Amino acid sequence: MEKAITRFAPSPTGYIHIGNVRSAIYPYLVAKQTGGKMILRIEDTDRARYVEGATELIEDTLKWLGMNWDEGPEVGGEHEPYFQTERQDHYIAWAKKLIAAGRAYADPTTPEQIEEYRAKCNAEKVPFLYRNFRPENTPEWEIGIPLRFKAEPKEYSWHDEVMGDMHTGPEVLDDIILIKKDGLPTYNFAHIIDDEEMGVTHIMRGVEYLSSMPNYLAIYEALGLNHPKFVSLPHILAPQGNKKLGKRDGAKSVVEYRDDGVLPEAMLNYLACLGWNDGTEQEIYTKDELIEKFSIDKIQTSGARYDEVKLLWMNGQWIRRIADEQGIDALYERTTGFWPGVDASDDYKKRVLAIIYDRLKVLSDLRTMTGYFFADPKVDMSMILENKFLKKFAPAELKELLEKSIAKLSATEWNADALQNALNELLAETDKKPAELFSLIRLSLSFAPFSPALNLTLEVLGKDISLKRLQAVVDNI
RNA sequence: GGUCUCGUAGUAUAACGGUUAGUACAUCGGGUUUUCAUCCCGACAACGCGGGUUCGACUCCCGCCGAGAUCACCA
Repeated sequence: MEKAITRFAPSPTGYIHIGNVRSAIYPYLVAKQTGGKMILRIEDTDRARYVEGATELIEDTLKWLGMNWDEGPEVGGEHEPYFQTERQDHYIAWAKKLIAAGRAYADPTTPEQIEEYRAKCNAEKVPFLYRNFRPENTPEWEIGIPLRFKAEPKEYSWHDEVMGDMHTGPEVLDDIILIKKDGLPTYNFAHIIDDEEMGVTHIMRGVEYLSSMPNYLAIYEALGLNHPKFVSLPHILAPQGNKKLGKRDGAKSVVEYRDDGVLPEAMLNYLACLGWNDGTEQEIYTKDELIEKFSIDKIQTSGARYDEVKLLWMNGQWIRRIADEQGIDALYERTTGFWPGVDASDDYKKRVLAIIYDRLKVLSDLRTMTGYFFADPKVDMSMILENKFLKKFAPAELKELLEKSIAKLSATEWNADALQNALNELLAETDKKPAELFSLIRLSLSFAPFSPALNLTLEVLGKDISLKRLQAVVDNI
C-alpha cells in the first residue's frame, strides 16, 4: 500500500471537542495503516479568533488519545515550520506565481462597497458572485491590499473517496480572497500550498468544504498542481436536532471526558466507529485493530448522531477488558486521581477496585461509590427501617438479627469463602431470606444504595471495621 | 434563493436484486442467594413517499418530500 501522508490541521481557537476529534482520528489511522505520516499543522491565520493556549490543548488531546503526530509542533520535521503564521513567505511566493500568470489580482474595493454589491444581489434575488463586480483597474499587489483569485467559470468533476463522483456547474466559481489585507492567507489558499509543500496525499476534512471544492480545484489548476485525494468526512450530529455537533450544542471537550474517567481506548473506539464500521459485527476495537481494519471506503456518507450513553457503555466495556486481560494492577494505574480524597495504601485501593470495577462506567464513579471503604459511613437508620425488605421487621428483631450476625462472624475465619459459608449458615439458623438478612448487613456496613457482593465487601473491609459498624447499628436501634 | 450532499428501528449500523431485514446501545421483562453492576436469556422496534425497470426491489432509474452543508478579508 502506498504510504499516506495525512494531516490534522486545526485552528487554535479553543479546545477540541467530540464533534471535531474524529477528523484527527481518521487521518491518523490512514497514516499508520500505510506506514506513512500524520502531520499536525496549526492553522492560525485568523488572528482575531486566536486563543492563547489552544495549541497546547490540541496537543494534549492528541497525546491523550495516543495519536502522536510524525511532523508538527514539538517534534519538528522536514517541512517546518508548522504554524501557518510562520509560513507567510511561502504563500506570498506562490501568490506571485498566480499574479504573474494573470490569475490573481489586487482588489482595492472597500468592504462597504462589497457589502453594497451583496445587498444589491440579495434584493434582486440573484446569487452574489464577486467576479461579476471585478474592478476594472487594479493596482500592483502589495501587502495591505487583499489579493483575489481570478476565476474562470467552468464545470468541474472530481472524485471524493467518501462521497463518490462529484460534479458542479460554472456558477459556483468565484474570485475568492487568497491573501487578506493583513498579509496572511485565507484557509482557502493556505491549505493548498501547505498540503502541496508537505506532500500530503489525502485531505481528510469535514463535508462542509465540499461546496468550496470547485474553487480549490481551480487554484490547483492555475498553479499547475496535482491535487491530493479528497476524503470528505460526514458530520457528527448533536444529540438533539439535526445540526452538526458544536460547542453551542454543549459539545464537551475531549479532555473533559478524560477528567471524568473515560479511557482513551474507549473514546478512540467509540469515535472511530461513529460513522465507520468494517462490515462485521465487532464493536470493541483496540487502536491497533483500528489501524489494521480501517478503510476509507467504509466511511458512512451520512451524518452520525453523537450518543454519550453508548460512549459510556463502551467505556465500561473497556474498564472490564483492561482488568480482565491486563489485570487489576493495570487498571489501577489508570485510576490515579479518581479516588475519594483519602489516604489509603495502594494495596487496599487495589483490593477495593478488584471488587467494584465491574460497576464502573467512568473511573470517577470511584469517588461516589467507594466512600465507605475508606471512612465509616454516617449511620442513617431510615435507610434500614424503610428498606423494602426490612420494613416489615420490628426494630427489636433487626437488632437481634444483627447481634446473631456479629456473633457468627466474630467466630469466622476472615476470607471470602469462609465468610460466604458463615453467611449461608446464618441464613439457615435465622430462617431468613437472603434479601432480608443480606440487605440488613450490607446497609449496616455501607449505608450506600449499592455495594459489591456481601462476602467480598466484608473481606475487604476487614474484621474489626465490619464488626464495629454492625455494632454501631445495634447501638442505634 | 443558487449549488452540493444525505435519507434502514429512538440511536449507531449490516444487507451490495431473492433473508422471517441481522447486530449493538437505549427501553421493557426474566435469570444468576441482598442492593447496584457485570454476565446470560427474551421482548419491543426500521427500509421517508410515489412511480417505474425486473419473474423479483432496502438495494437500479426518475419524481416528490424531508434533513443538512455552503454561498466571509472564519476555518
